[in-house]
This record gives sequence, C-alpha cells and structure tokens, in this order.
Amino acid sequence: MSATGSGPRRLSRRIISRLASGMRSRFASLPLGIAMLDPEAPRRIMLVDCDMFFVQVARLMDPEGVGRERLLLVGGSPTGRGVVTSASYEARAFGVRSGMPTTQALRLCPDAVVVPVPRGACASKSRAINDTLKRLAPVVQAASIDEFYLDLSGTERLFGEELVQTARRIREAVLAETRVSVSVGGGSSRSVAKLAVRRAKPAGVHVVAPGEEETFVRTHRLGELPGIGPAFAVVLARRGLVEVEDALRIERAWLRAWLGEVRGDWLYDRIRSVDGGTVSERDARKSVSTERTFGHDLHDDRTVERELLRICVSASAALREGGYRARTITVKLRDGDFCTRQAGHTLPDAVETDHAIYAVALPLLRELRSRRRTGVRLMGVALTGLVEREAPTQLGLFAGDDALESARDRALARVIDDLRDRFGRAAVLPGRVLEP
DNA sequence: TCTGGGGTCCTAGGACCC
DNA sequence: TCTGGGGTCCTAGGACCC
Repeated sequence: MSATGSGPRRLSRRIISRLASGMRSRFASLPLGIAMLDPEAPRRIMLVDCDMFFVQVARLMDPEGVGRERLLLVGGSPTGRGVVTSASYEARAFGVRSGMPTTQALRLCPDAVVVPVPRGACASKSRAINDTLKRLAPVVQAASIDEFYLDLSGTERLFGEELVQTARRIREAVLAETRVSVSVGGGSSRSVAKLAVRRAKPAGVHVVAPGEEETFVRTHRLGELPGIGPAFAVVLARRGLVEVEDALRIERAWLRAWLGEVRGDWLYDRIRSVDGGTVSERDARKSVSTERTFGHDLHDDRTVERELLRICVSASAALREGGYRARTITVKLRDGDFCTRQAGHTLPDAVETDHAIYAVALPLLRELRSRRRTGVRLMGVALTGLVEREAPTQLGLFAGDDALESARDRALARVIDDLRDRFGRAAVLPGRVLEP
C-alpha cells in the first residue's frame, strides 16, 4: 500500500505549455489541449484490465487446440508443484481460483486441460495493448502485465462524450486491434477505478459518477479493498471492522492508535476515496529476481550449489538485459516444510556478472544451509540496490586481484549475452565458475 | 489439499555517524 | 558516574498484488 503523493501537483503555466506542446506532437492523432493538464480539472481515472489474460493468450496462440477447450487452466508446472495462474470462466464455475494448487483444481474440475503459461506471447500481447492505449489516452501506466491505468482528466469536455462512452470506445478498440477482451473501470481515483473494474467484469464497463465515490465504496467489505489482504482483514475484524461502513464511523485518531500512523491514515483516506496516487510512466525497477521450485526437494550440497549457479546466471542475465548493476545480493531458500529464509549481502560497488554474483551468493547459501539442514524446495536469488549500468563506477579505485569483477569480466559477460541472443540460451553454458 | 514466480512496500532492530 | 538523540544504512521478515 503506498501512501505517497498528496494530490495533483501544481504546475506552473510555463511548464504546462511546454508539456502541452510536447504532447501535441506525441499524440498527433488526438484533439488534446491544455485542458487535460489543468491540475484543477477533476481527476478521471480509468483501469483497463484484461479478462482472464493468460487464458485468452493461450487460446489465441493455438486456436484449433487449446482455443477450443472450455475448461482450461493456465499455470501448473511440469513438476506437479504448480498453482493455477489463470482459469477460464467455465472452470471457475467449479470453484477453481487462481493461486490454487493445480492438483486441487483438478480435483474440483477433473476434465480441465492444463497448459503452461505462454510467457513470451503474454509479454508481447501486453506491449501491443499498451501501444493501442497510448494512442487513445494521454497518460498510460502499465501496472502489471494485464492492467493499465489511464488518466483522462479533462477529456470529457475535449472528446465531447462522457467517460462511460470513452471507456466503451477504448474497450472496442483494444478488442479490434489485439483480439484481447478487456474490462474497464472508471472513477475519480486509482482505487475507485480498481474497485469499479471488478463490477465491470467480464467484458464490460463500470464508471462511478463524480460525487458517487463514497456511496460506491460503502457497498464493499473492507477485505475487498485493494491493499487489504487476509492478514490485515483479521487485524481489522478483531476491532469489529468488517464492512467499509464500520470503519467510516471511526475517527482518524482511533484508526491511527489501533493500526499505526501509516496504516491508520491510509485506511481513513481510502474508505473516503481520498487517494493521492497519480498515473504516470512506470518508475525505474527496484529489483530483479529469479527463483525456482524443484520437482523434488534437493538434499545433496553439490546439487544445490549447481542449481544456485544456474539461478545466478539467469538472474544476472535479466539484470544486464534491464541495463542495471546491483549492490545487494540475496539468496532465498524454502525448505521442504515450507519454512522460508533468506540472507543477503551488500557490496560497496554494484556488480553485473554471473561470476561476481555467484561469488557472493555461494557463501550466503552455505550459511543458510548450515543453520538448517533440510531438503530445499525452492531457491532464489534477488538483486536489489540497482544502479543504471552507465552510471560511473569506482572500479578504478578497487580494481586489483581481490576485485569481484573487472572491466574485462563485464565485457566478456556482454559477449556471452550477445551469443545467447543469437544462438539461444544453451549456446554458452556455465562451467568453470563452478569451483570458486 | 499442498501451496509459482515476478514484483513493491513496510517494519523493526542494530550499527554507525554527527 | 546514568541512560542523548536524530538520520541513514543494512538486514531479515512479512504483507500484498497479479
């Protein structure tokens, strides 16, 4: 839950006109004017959310096969330890939900067909939808692979239509251009739009009229609000707060005393649909991670360490692909009994090569393993403390025999990335780094 | 019944510094 | 002779989201 921002920023007239001229060239096909940048214009936010996105993409990929399956589960894994990422509406009628273990889903719906997540196709569909939306709205923010926030403040006057009509137009355009069915929620803030899109599903539109926000939010239970998960809902229920209605009766000071300043303020504002969140281009990434759940728990140290190397290779490739270096390397273990532990280390200088990351990760893994020696169900490596790769480094000061990575190591890593790009992932396999 | 993989944000204690 | 206090970084854990 983010409590950042404090409403629309005020922009000086000069900045507004500069932005507006930039916008006109970028959105040449739109009749955009200065009105939509007016910080005084009431916020009109839309959330475009794909209907069972992974199921739709899997069907589009294979129209004759998977495309004809009504009872379809996307997710699971060849190891048999997966969960359902997305289920068709027909399968949901049997009680299947996303996040449910695939084995459990198949007990509820034995005739369902399970297919893996078509990751690459999902990513490119997501980009296509984003491109379409950028032509239809001035500000588009991809909140996840299948959700997009649009800021349409001021466009009602501009387009000469109500937000509901704009929403329908956008829904039809996305369907026509990408063949993906979406639902659209609208309102005065991100959080209202997010609640509204659920009422719109499937394949519909729901716009909360200006002034109706509080009445609309009041029809929900607290646990239905985005940002209130099972744990928070239990805390609230202990205070007798179950419906939004219940919490509306409590003064801010009491919510702060019960829940802490940050969460108390957040809840007080959210149920009144006060939401400082703005729609803007996505911020820089904060972390890159790779993790893997094994088909069977791993016990042998050499096997575990070999898997760590593979995970480091994959995480560092993703790091370099994003154009980053990382200062903090964290190893995560989930034991056979689902106990999850992690250990991390922060370096004085950011690194980017497989070798350096593995050299930091290996002692962390050994430390975790020595604390608790049980089978390893899952292992992961997270890279944080990211810096842009082009940022100047202190390498010169430290380059020596004990430096974790040299300019030569980095150059080599990029050559290998390039080979993998051209000849496939298996073109270059790690070998020598195995014995540090 | 057995629990994925990719993220973001918050908390809280201890170290360290001024 | 007793105990400062505030800011920032690091680390581990957890809640939450899709």
